[in-house]
Amino acid sequence: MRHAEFDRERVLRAAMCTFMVNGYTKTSMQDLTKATGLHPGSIYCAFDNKKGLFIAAIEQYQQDRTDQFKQLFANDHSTVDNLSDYLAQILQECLSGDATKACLLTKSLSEMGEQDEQIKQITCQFLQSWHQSIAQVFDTAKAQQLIPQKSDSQFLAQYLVMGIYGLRTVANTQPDVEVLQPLADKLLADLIRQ
Amino acid sequence: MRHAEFDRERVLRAAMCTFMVNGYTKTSMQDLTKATGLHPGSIYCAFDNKKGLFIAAIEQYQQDRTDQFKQLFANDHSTVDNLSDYLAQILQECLSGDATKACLLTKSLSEMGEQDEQIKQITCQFLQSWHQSIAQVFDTAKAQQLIPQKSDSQFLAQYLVMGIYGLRTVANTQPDVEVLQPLADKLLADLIRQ
DNA sequence: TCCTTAATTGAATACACATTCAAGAATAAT
DNA sequence: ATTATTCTTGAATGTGTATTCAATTAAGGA
Repeated sequence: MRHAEFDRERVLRAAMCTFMVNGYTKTSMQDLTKATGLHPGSIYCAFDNKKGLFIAAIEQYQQDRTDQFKQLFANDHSTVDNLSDYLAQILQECLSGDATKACLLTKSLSEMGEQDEQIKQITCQFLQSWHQSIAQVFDTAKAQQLIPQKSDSQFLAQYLVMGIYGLRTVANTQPDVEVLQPLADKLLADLIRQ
Repeated sequence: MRHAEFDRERVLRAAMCTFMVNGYTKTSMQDLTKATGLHPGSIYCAFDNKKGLFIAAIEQYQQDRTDQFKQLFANDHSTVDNLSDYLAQILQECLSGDATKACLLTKSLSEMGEQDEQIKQITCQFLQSWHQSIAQVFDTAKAQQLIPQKSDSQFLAQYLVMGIYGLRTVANTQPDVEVLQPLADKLLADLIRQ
């Protein structure tokens, strides 16, 4: 017996970044061997093929984002403050200039959703689960009486998701905090308004 | 002398649709010859290369959208009603299932903005000009006293643009009028609120 | 220590792709 | 009709691609 020599998470994060910057189609196996340090054969041995590595990278991305999200809301602050911090963090990503400024899930869905049913299902499922996590946050806000009891958490979560998608897209053309911050502020205000 | 035999607009719209469905990278010259009915040599004669055809298609897209926009607002209805109709039209596109459900500009910017400076500039410029057209609509709404005089048209336009980006992205995962209509309604309500 | 099993290596393979080009066809001016 | 000009045709070209595979290397059990 012999174990794999590489660190799976490190390899997946390297692949993840490459896919986020170039997109799936424009990322060549050569790009991936350079980014991961693995030889073609090793990639095919561990992940079957380019698409297998892509899916594994997407799953790692989802895992990382879920952990990050949970950590941000794992405190006893006001839920509204946490939401504000969450938006601030997203804005920072949009403005950072590095790979995280794009969301791998929406980018992949936009690129491949039309042609690849499997990618479409995986990304949609992960985006739905993100939506549900946000809905839970609004449920908490209701329990804290920060928003009206008659509020529809599912709807508010959907609206926030829409706003975040929009913010990220605006950031593509206007990566400017002076533009994005007021948008984020109004978005949050419109969400918690009576 | 001899004139080109093909109808330029028809060719550009065919190419446009192909690019919208597949994206630039995944559209092969073979796809384009099939969609346009032109042979490779004719395409290279008329548009230099694949990217030249792509840029021409983007320009045609922008022209078509601008015409459509102007037509929708060229009446003496309440500006708010026109905005409502505009959002309804966008929703219809999102739900139509055909190529128009994606915006060629944002899709291209997301796919190629990172690698191709020229595409980035063209798409950004066209998206900015769209933003300005919407800002003019809010100026009209101010003149009609439908929104407060102190409103910032630029900001409201940016917020609507953000919302439309978001709506289109939500439609990728939830192409459902029951989901999208309430989002569009709240978006409009939040825009014209005192 | 030897042997089985599995991972690693990187050159070789087969294929798809954008692009070219020389020959042919159509047009308009002379 | 002739000629010059330009467009059209589609097979050929060369490059970049994902993938394979036989040889090699390492690890753990007997």
